[in-house]
Amino acid sequence: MPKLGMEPIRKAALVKATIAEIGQAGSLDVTVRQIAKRAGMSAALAHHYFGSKEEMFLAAMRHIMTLYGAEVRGALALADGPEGRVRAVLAASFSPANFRREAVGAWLNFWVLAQTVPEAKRLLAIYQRRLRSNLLVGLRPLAGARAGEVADGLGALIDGLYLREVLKSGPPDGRAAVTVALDYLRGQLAGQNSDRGGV
Amino acid sequence: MPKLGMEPIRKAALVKATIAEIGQAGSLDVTVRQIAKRAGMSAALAHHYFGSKEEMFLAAMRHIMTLYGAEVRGALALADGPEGRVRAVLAASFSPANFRREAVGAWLNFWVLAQTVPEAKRLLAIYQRRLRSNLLVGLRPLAGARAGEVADGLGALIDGLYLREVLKSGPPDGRAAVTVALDYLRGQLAGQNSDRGGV
DNA sequence: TTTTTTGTTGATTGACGAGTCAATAAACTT
DNA sequence: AAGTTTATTGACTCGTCAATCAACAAAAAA
Repeated sequence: MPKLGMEPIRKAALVKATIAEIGQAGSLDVTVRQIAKRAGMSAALAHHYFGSKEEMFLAAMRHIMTLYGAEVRGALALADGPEGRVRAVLAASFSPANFRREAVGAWLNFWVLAQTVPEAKRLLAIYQRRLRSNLLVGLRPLAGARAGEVADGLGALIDGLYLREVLKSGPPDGRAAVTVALDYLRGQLAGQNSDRGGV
Repeated sequence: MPKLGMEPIRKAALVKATIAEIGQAGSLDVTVRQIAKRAGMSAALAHHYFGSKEEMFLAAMRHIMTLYGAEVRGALALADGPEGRVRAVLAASFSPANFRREAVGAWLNFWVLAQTVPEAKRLLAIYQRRLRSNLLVGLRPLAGARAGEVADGLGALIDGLYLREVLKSGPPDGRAAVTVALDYLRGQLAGQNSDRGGV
């Protein structure tokens, strides 16, 4: 009963299943069988479309980054002023869509993957660069010469908050994470310029 | 040529080899064979002493945490005043002994392990609690009621800086990491009390 | 000196996984 | 209608790995 044009559908299903499976297992030790089963097909078909498990992982990684990137861009488009831009990036980073157990677990494992697979490392580096530059747009008017350092610190803090989410129990609390990040920001801006207000 | 009293020696060698192997491989996908070989013995002997691979991993985790804990205590003993205590914790966290590729890689993978193995999760939770309480001792006189929040933020930042080290190339720069953390601290303390000086 | 305990390993077991292949079938092309 | 491309899977290959076992050796205890 081969309907044509299955490729994109199956690939999308596999990518989604890969993320879910990694997130649930909490490790990269998931079999192609498991992934394929969750996506409703045979392991052979998964290999047919992706060629290898590694390709599946990389596709999943690209997908998760694409989602994140889209959310950031969306939030950024609506943002008002420098402070609003920084807030937008934070809001997107800790939005329910991205800051959920499954996705966070997947991120952590992609970090591990990056240690071994150059392409994974490349993708993660892209994410870091993008995050940095997105932050910088808002930060430069606020922090001037120190914008770079603040962006680096904020980036590390965001990653750290993700990391810690992994160990927590109970539902993720993006609100709290944003608060911590904003506190950092407020602190970094205090005494820099005449700004004493909200950030 | 069985010399007696081999057990502690072999166990120590295995623990060290486990950390090195995980750090080098950048993942938990290391075989007992590899570990045993690096420790200079057969895989069968490794099983004889540890019973299972998982036990080896856990022992390695305990070891790395013990080393870190010892370094923190040592630095804390010499520390002067609240600010000195916080600095001591940071100095230990990013000391060359702990903040090196191999150890950082191992940490990251233990985080992954914690997603699956309850005992690993327990150990990591202990680390977090200890870090928090060590920070709090110094922080309370400095930040008062906000000490808890600052400790949490600083803890996340430290973890984040570790995480980012994983992706960097070139030798680790503990000095830079400490600077970022101290910047955070300075920011959090500014405007809190009349302190305008060094921290 | 027999027995027991400790150290040590090569060989084996049992299981599982990634990736390939051959075969089947439905669509689309010519 | 014949040929080609796409979809799909069960069975198979080939490899690996954790864990166990049987056996040997040497020290300590009896």
